[in-house]
Amino acid sequence: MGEFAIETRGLSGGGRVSATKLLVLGIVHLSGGAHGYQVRSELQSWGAEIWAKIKPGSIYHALKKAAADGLLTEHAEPGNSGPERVLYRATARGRDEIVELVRDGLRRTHDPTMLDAAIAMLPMLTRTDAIAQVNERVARLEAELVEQAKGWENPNPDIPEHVRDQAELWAGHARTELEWAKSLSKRLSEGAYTMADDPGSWRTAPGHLKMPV
Amino acid sequence: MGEFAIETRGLSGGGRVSATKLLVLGIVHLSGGAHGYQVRSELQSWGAEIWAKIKPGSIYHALKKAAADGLLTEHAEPGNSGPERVLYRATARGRDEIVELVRDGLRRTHDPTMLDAAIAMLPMLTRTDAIAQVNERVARLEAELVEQAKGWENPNPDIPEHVRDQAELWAGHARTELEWAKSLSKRLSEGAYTMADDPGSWRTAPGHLKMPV
DNA sequence: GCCCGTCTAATCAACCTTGACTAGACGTTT
DNA sequence: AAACGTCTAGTCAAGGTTGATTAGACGGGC
Repeated sequence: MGEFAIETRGLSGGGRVSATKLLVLGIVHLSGGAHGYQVRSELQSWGAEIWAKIKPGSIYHALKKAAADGLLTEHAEPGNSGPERVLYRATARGRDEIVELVRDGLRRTHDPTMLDAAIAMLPMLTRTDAIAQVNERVARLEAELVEQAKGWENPNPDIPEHVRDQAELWAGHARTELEWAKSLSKRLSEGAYTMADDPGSWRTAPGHLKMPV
Repeated sequence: MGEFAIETRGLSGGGRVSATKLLVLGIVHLSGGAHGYQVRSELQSWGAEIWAKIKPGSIYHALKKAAADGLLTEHAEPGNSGPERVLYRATARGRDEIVELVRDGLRRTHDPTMLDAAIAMLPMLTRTDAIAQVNERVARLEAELVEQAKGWENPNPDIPEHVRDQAELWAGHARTELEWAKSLSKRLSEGAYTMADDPGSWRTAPGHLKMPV
């Protein structure tokens, strides 16, 4: 009998997507290995503590969890100068996981934090893959706008008037995102950014972000 | 070498704001007393489980927490037909808390879920108060757009190109929200919705949403 | 030399969220 | 009449998030 009868979902680690996880894994990988404080500093310099609302405690937790899940390895370092610290490095499974998380974040609507995180890690994907995921997002947004317009015709009378009016705001956000996603797709097609399959990417030059230790 | 200096900033305000708390308190109050399943059903009919991503477990937790904090009272009811249930009723402090949460949610930017929840509970405020809060939001959004435009002139070179491009998306969202907030302010000024100081509001006719028990 | 603030680095308990599970009542299909 | 699904109503343990706190090193003023 198969001991693991339960079907594992697309993303390992139980399934629940998390922008924290993606950003932390991504920074560790792009830095070619990092300890907690380094991840924290880098995220802050990107402004991620503002737009992704990540707090230091969550970063350390995410690192430990990812290490327990086999996505990172832990290397304890004695504190020659300053406190002790732990160096984390991405495993092969960890790199695969990042790619899956970015693909998911680009497609998934109604999750702005995850989208922001995915954009931050965009160069983890090949150019054609990134374009495909962004186009999928465009398609989903268009479908949702059509759906929402249909609901506008015969509204649910159980919902109070002011709650129904929220729909206007959501539709506005969806249209904004739609245009932005289209322009991102176009920029990618025109060769913007250094993607995973371009010369000078993390694949050919890992550790290009490596920070002073 | 303060190259990666981190500012530890303590956000003012005692308890962390929560859309769940606002919606649960609000539904209990508007229903003139309700048990958990009733709150859950009402939120679902408003589509709140989709746009606020609230799950049943969180509702029961929020009810218990609010009762422990003195914002709701608990009345155990024997299960004459069906399982036992607990009836919750808003206290005076609970009502004050809802009003404060709505005011906060209307002003606070960068928290779409809280805004949605605040809009759902908009009639808890008086008309002039609601207009003031929405106008404050307009002012904040305008200030943030100016700030963001300034940052666009001389960008931080530490941030990768694609991360800087996120700013375009967030600016788009801010402009969408700005126009929407202005139109909401205008609608309120023109007398739309039944607000707390209007005849027929929860103040003069509590329990107008009361559901069959 | 000593004190003070800041930087580096991380831990911890309290709190919130969530998927999974329990259990009775009621209708209806076999 | 037994089996089955569904609705009502809620509990619980596992896991993620956060503010508070700890602790050594380092530079600058007194």
